[in-house]
Amino acid sequence: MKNKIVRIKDIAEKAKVSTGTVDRVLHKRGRVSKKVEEKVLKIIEEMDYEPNLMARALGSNKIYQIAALIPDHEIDSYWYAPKAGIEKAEKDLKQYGIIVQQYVFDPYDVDSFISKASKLTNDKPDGIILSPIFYRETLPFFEKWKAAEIPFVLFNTQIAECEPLSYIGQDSYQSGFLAGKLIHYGQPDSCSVLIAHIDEETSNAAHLLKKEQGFRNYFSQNNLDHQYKILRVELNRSNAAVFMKQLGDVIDSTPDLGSIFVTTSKAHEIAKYLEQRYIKHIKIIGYDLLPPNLYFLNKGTISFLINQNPKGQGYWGIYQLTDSLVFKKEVPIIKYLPLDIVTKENVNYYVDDEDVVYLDI
Amino acid sequence: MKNKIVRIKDIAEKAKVSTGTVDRVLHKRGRVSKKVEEKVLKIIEEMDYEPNLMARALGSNKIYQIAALIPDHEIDSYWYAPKAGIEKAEKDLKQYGIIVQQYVFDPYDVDSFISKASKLTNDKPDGIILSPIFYRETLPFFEKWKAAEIPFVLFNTQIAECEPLSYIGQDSYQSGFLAGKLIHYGQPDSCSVLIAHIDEETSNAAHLLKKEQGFRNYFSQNNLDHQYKILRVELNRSNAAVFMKQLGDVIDSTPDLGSIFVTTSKAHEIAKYLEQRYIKHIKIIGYDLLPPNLYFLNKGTISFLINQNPKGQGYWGIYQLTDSLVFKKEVPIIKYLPLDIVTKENVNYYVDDEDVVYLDI
DNA sequence: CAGGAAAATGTTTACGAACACATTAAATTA
DNA sequence: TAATTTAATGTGTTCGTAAACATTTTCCTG
Repeated sequence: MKNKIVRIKDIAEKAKVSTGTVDRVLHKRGRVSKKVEEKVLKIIEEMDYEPNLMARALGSNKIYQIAALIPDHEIDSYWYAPKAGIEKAEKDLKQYGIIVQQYVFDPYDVDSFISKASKLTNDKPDGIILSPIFYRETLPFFEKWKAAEIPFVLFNTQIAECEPLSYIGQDSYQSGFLAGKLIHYGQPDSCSVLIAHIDEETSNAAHLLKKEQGFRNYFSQNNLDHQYKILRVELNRSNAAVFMKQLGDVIDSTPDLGSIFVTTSKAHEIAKYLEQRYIKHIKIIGYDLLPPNLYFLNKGTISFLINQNPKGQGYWGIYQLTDSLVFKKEVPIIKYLPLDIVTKENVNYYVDDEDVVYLDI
Repeated sequence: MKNKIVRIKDIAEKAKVSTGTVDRVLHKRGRVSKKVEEKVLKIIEEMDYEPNLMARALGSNKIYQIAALIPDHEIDSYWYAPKAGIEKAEKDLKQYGIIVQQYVFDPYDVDSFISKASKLTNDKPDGIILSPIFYRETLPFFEKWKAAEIPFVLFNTQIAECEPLSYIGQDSYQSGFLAGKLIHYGQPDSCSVLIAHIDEETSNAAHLLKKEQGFRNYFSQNNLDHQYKILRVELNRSNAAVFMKQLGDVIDSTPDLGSIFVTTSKAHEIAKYLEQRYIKHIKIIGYDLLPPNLYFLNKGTISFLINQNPKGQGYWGIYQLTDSLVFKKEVPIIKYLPLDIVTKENVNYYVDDEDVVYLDI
C-alpha cells in the first residue's frame, strides 16, 4: 500500500552498507567487493529503486557541452527549423547543465564541413548532434568520436552503420509511400504523375531515392501501374532559364499530368511556375513547412505538405543527448518522427508558435 | 560571455540581504520592507534570474494529489486512451511528487458522475483533471472547486465559461472543416455526402454539432454547395436492427453517395456494414484510432481517421497541472492538439507503442 | 609478521531552493 | 524610557544524490 519512494539511503540501510557503497554500485565505479555488490544489486532490484533524477542532476552539478554541427540556414533556409529546435531544447534543458555550441557550415561546401567538424572535435564536447549530409567526409569523424567516447546523434539524414547513440528523423521510404497514397486518393482516374527532385543531386542524396522508391512502390503494390504513368525529372534552380525550360517541357509534353510529387522542400518553385502559367488542375504534394510552401498551401496551389518536423528533430536530438548524459537513461537507437500530413485546414497546429513544448511519452 | 547560472544566493549577495529575504520576495510571503522588496525585484530582473526547478521541487519535498474524474473505459473504450495517458504522466511525474487518484464514473449515468465528483471534492485534492461530459451537472462542482482554490483542467470537452486552469483538446469545428477538405479532395466529381452521428445525442453533444458545422462550412465557403449534396443521419446502435435499417435506407436511396463522414469514433460500424454488403466505392472518414477503426483503416475500408490524440490529452492534462502546482509555471489556458490526419500509410507513427512520443509545438 | 600499498567501505559536504526557526530592528504601549 | 509587540531580516536544516575525502580492512612483500 505505502508506495514509499525508495532512496539510496534506504538501500544502504537494508544492505547494511553506507550510501557511498551503494553509489559506487549504482555507478559501477568499482572498489566494491563482489559479495557486497551482488547483495546491493539484489536489494536495488527488490526494492524497485528508481533514482531521483532531480536530486541526481542537482548533485552532480556538472556542465555538459553539446556540439551541434549544422548547415548554415542563411544558405539553405531549411536548416532554420532544426536550429530553432536545438535552441529551444537548450533553453529548456539549461537547468540540467546543458550548453550547446553551434558549429555552422556551408551545406554546399565540403571543406567548410571538414573544417568545422575538426574544430568541433578539438573542442572535445560531451556530446554531438549533426546532420551528416556529406556521407564520405563524415565517416572518419565518426571513428574519432567513437575513440574519444563522445556520443553523437544524427538527425535528418541516416547513416545506420556509424552506430550513433540515436538517429532522429523520418522514414524517407514510407514518406514516399504516403505521398503515393495522397496522390492516388486525390486522383482516382488514370493520369500521369511526375516525381520532381529539385536542387539536389540524387546520386548523392540517398534519402531522395528512398522517397522515390516508396512512391513508386505504392503504385506497384496496389496494382496501379497500368493506371498511372510515373515520370521523373531532376531540376536545378542554379540556372533559372534551364529550370523553367525543363519543367515546361515535361508539362507540355504530358497533357494528362495530374499531380507532381516534389521530393525536396522546393514545392513552392513548382507552385510558382504553375501559377505563372495559370495551370490549375495539377496537384502538388511536397515536403516541409517553409514560408514559401505555406504561402502556396494556403492558396490551395499545394495540396499537401508532408511535415518532417525539422524543429522537432533538432529538439529531440538535444533531448536524447541530455537523457543519456545527464540522466543516464537508455535512449532509443532510432526515433522516427510521425509523417504528418499537413494541409491548409490543419496547418495552424503544425507551424511554429513560440510556445512550443515537446513531450515524450 | 560567462553565461553563469544565477542563484538566489547571488541575488542575495548583490542586494546585500539574506537568501531568506530573497525567498520571501520571490514567493510574496510578505514580511519584507518595500524598499528592500523593490531593490530585490530589480536585481532579480537585472540578473535575469530563473529558478532551478529541480532544486525547487527537491527542496519543497511535497506530495501533490491529483484527482482524475474520468468515464469508465470498460463501458466506452474511447476512454481507455486518456486513462493510459494519465497513467503514463503519473509514472513520468512521480518523481516530482505527483500522485493521481482516479475517480471512474459511468458515462451513461449522471448519478454515477455526481457521486464520484462529490467523493472527489470531499477528498480535497491539489488539482483535478476531468472530461465534463455532463454539462449541467458539472457546473456546481466548478463553483466548489473554485471556492476551494483547487485548479482543474478540462480535456476532450470544452466549457469555456467555467474558467479552468487549462483546456486540452481539439478544435471540433476545425476538425469538421478538415474532414470536408479530405472528402472534397478525394471526390473531385459531384456526389452526395453523408454526415453520420452515431451513438450520441447531438442535442446533448455540442462538439458533434460543431464538427457538422465545420464540415458544412467547408463546402459552402469553397462554393461547392451546388456540387455536393450533404445529407445527415443520427444512428444509434442500441437497437441493431433499427441501426441497419436506417443506414440501409439512406444508402439505398442515395445512389450517388460518395463519402460518409462519421463524427464519432464509430466509423468502424459503417465500415462493417459496407463490407457486409460488398459496397466498395463509398469512402469513409472518421475519428479516433480505436482498434476496430484501425482494422478497417488497414484494410482500406476507412480512408482517413482524424486523430484526437486522446492519450495525449490525458497526458497533457496531468502535465499542465504539474507545471502549475510543482513548478509554478504559467500554463496556456487553451491547448489545442494537432488535427492529425491518419491513414494506413502513416498510422504506425500514431498508434500507441509504449514509447510513443508526444510532441507539442 | 611488521609495514605499507591497495582495496573496500564509511563520512561529509555541496548542489539550489524551501521553509522552519532564530535573531535583530522598529514601532507601540505602559 | 523600559517593556513588549510586531515587522524585518538572517541562519540552519532538509530534500536525494554525487563526489570528494576519510577511514578501515585486506593483501602482499621483504
